[in-house]
Amino acid sequence: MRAEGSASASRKSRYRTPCAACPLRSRGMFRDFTSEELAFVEWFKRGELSVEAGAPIVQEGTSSAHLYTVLEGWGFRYKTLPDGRRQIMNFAMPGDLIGLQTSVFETMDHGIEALSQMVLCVFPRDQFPALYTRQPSLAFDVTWLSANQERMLDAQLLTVGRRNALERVAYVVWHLFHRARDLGMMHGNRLAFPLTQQHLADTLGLSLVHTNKTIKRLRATGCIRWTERWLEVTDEAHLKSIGKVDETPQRPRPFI
Amino acid sequence: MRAEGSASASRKSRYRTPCAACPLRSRGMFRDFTSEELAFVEWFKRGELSVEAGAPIVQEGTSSAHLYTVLEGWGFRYKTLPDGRRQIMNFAMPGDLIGLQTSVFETMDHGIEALSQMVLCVFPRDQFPALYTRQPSLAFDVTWLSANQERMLDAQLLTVGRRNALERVAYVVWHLFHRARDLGMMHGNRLAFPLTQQHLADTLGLSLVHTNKTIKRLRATGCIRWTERWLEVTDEAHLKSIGKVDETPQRPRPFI
DNA sequence: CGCGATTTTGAGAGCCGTCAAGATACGTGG
DNA sequence: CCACGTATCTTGACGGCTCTCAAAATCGCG
Repeated sequence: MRAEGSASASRKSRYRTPCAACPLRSRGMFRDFTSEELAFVEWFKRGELSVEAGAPIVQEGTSSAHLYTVLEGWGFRYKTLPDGRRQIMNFAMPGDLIGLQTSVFETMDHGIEALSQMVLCVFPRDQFPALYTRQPSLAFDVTWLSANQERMLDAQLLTVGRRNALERVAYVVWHLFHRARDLGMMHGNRLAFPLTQQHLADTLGLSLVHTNKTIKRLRATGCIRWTERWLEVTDEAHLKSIGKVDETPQRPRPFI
Repeated sequence: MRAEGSASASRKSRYRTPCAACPLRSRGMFRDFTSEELAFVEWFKRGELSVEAGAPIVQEGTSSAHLYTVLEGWGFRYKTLPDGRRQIMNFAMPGDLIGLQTSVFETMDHGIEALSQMVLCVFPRDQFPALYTRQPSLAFDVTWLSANQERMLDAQLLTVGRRNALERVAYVVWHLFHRARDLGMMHGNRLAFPLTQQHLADTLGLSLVHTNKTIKRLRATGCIRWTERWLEVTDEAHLKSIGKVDETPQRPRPFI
């Protein structure tokens, strides 16, 4: 167990957005707050943090005094084996909670790193229990988010455990595309896509080389275009069928 | 989406244990309740359910009117691909919550099946929100349990994504042994172990045949004995080193 | 323009999957 | 108590998916 995992050179605080004007709220897929909830979150929020791409947000085995909500950008959650093998569990995107583990247990057993430049809302971990005593509806939202994480992890585990390489790539590309689109992150038909092939390989439980060759195969089917950090899905139905995607309907999600 | 997934022939209700005398409470690893918490849980609990080995508890894509806590026995949580490939996500053991997803979303996207005979405490899903408004400390416990699930899923994903066959078998055997021992389920040095090799294969993302051959290799190292549904770990340190186990310290856990 | 990060390609090895069949254990009915 | 069917476990052979090693091409950046 290492000590506190915060304070990295690449972090700066910045102008603080009032929660009432939270940019996430305009995105349609998030639920509305009552004024009481809004006031609580405003009180709970300690500021904002801007993190550079590649910077660690929390490190494996450490604890953090803070809990975050992603306002902008992409991050990823991962674990490593002693010899360096890395597995990426999931990606953190706008609206996602970061650091729940540290609010519930002592330490985080996974690391989180910024994949692109990110902006985070900062909440103090030691006030987290107040959320349960003072705003039950928000506490329920935390459970919602947590159960949603579990759902994504289940899907990811099925992917890594039972899909072959081509299915895995197709599934994860679709998954990320789908989440990003729902969050309104598209630029026309294209998506700014910050993953390298190494990230994808570590997500899929494949080697870098085989991932590269499999992407080539997927490109050859003509259902995606992915060049220079931009992703375009040109045949979504085909992509879904290759990835054996089983879509469950979504409802408006909460966030804090 | 199929309809309600309850009511199987193999279920019977039975004598109802008062929560104050809950057998889990004596097991040391669970936290104590205040009398208020106890009274709430007593009110929340609708009865008990006994389920035969092999019986489905909830099915993929259905919703359930109930939420359960495992009192006795083993179950497993799984997902399947359209062509029948199955991935087991995790095992449900005493103290674990079953069906949280259905209390938060509409449907469960995974199935749960009894691995041995099980006894479950039954709670009504529609009263679940009351837990948040009336007993914040129990709501926090739900978050604890949920975050704990996520922690186990992370570990499982690392296993399936980045460990080789021998490491996978060693890891999962240790994981289950460890949980069972903490729950006081040992009979001397031996553990009643209800998994078949097919279950293990579906947990590890391996084929049945290769799982069998890998178990043989693990047995040859002399650190486990596993015959006729009984498991014995004869060299735990060795098992952990083979499985590259990274143990995180545990604290008293909550349950409902 | 030069260097590091990333992507791409080829070759060969090996881990793991599939197919097939036999052995063992277990429950059921005669 | 024995016969028999089913579930589970075991073993062998073979193919292929994926890994490792190696090196070249391309991109991004100072």
